[in-house]
Amino acid sequence: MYRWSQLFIPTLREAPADAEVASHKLLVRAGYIRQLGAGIYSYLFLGQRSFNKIIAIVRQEMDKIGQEFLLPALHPRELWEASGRWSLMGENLFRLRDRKGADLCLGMTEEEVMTEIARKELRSYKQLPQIWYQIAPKFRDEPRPRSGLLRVREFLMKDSYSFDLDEAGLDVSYKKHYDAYRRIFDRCGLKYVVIEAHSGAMGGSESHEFAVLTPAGEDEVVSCDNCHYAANLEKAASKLEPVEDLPPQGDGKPLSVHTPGQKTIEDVARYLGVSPKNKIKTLAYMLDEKDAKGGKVQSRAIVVLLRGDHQLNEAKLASVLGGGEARPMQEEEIQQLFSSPAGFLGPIGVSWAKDLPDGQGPVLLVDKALEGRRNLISGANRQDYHLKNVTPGVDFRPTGYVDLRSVTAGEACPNCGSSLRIDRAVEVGHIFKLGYKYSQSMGTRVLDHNGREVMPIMGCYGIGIERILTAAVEQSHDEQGFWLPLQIAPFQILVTPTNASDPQLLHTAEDVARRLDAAGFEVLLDDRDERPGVKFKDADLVGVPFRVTVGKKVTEGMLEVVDRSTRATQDVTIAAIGEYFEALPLAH
RNA sequence: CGGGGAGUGGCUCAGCCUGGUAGAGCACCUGGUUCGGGACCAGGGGGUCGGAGGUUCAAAUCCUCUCUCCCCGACCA
Repeated sequence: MYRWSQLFIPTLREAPADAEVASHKLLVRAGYIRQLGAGIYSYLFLGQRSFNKIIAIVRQEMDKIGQEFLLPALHPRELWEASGRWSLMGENLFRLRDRKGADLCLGMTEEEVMTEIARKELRSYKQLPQIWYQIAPKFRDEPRPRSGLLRVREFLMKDSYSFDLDEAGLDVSYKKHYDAYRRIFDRCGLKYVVIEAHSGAMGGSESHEFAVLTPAGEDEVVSCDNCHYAANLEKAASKLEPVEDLPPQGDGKPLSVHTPGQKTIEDVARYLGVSPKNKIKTLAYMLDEKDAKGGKVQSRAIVVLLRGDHQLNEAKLASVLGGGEARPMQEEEIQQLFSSPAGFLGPIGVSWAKDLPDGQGPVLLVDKALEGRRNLISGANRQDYHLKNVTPGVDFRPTGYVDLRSVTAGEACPNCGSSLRIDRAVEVGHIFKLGYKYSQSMGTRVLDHNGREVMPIMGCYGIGIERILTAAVEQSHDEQGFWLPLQIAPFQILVTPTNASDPQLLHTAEDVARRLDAAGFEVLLDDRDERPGVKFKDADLVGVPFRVTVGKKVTEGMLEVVDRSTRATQDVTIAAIGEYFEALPLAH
């Protein structure tokens, strides 16, 4: 049992001026956290208690499938050079130098360190599979930390790594994590969805994200109410309504038309009296390839064709390009490739990679929505002109047809055809099948049954500890405060004598708190000599799911139990208070 | 990195345009009254006005530079 009067719980009547999202305002007001700098937070008593609850759940479930390590946050440069991420991670990686002039970085994830251990220590298939995990700080120099604890520069992550002999083994490790994650988020009382995800810079094949739907989130989740389809917007697909192609004009060969002053897709479509769906949108990007030191080696032109009314999803593009970062072309680069002003670009009259002997020319990626379409209208690479009768595969040869467009709300579900919805969400966990990326780059090998050297196949898996708390606050708050699920609340029951200077009330409250404590509940006794209004306001604020009010009704032998989530109040006799809480289902 | 906003007791903010002895509410300390939804009375403590430089008899206020924080975007497991 803890006595509030002896604790440091600095609640605030007003939210700090620079807080924007609810969880940020409320966690500061409730005395859980304080900000030290942009994306850097201190966790005070209540915050740390809640984190400890979350960590205990994560640890319990992870211990069922893996082994806990604790790895350093400070990593030598050489390790990251070996994996190639010293340059790949760019400015997001915190770098520092020691007194001898050696370069170090602060770990943003720990593939390198884990793989280094595996490389040095694993020798035989008999040692596989392994699942190693840790719960430790991670550092990322985010371009823009924001939204309180949602995007920060130092945070706690449960990260784990699996090493298996083959893909079937990886499937098992992956499934173990999938199931453990479900248990963890269930036990944390989160309402979440599991979605198909884009594997991003981690590379690899399969990936799932665990996301809590809330407007405060930064991810966009596409889901179907009818079936179970759910995917990150960066990955999501949809079924498109068939589009009627235009009839060929003249001899059916590409035909130049004058379109003076018509620059946007909509303008041209209106001017020619067609739908934007019959137009080709041409986007030009540059992929800068870098050497190990991060220096630019060469630039590769990437041209993307989309249906006129579609939007490019840059994450999908990055995925197709193997994690490379493509940037929009500059005016001079466009001139060089197309000999045309931007706004009239098109695929015809440019030499594409397939046409070149060395294959090193510009790459032409065509969205799948254009596959099989005929007689489209594209830019003519000439000021104020467009081309009619443009048919992909006939009039130009794409490097490849790939999925590059963003799904929009209302499009048809790829599984069942129902209307898709898009919601914002916070990513609380993510699991990846990594494949051989690190085993390969860092040279991890074991001997298989036949005595042959093979690379172990890896998976990596992360949970953001802060995000669990933040998401829990986002999903359960009002203007007055928030209420956490019992399992992750810093205290489960707050006992509030309305007047601590009334000896009878205080003694009754102490007795009640002691008995609840003895019954195994975590109890906070608000023994402060404050007016009842102050205590009630604080009680509503600090995230404790239940309050027991010890007040006037004590003379009748009664207490009041308030459920913070519903504000429902129930009178319970002093004698029966222990049984009352014991009868409550723990999963709240 | 581009655009916008803000830095004044612990918190929220006024004062700045038009230079002239730093303010309010809350919080804090002492005493008293009060006690079921952020009480009241009386007394009190606490601020180099983010920092540096400049203009001026005089700068929170005007000028220059700079740092920090927030928001939108770019970016980003």
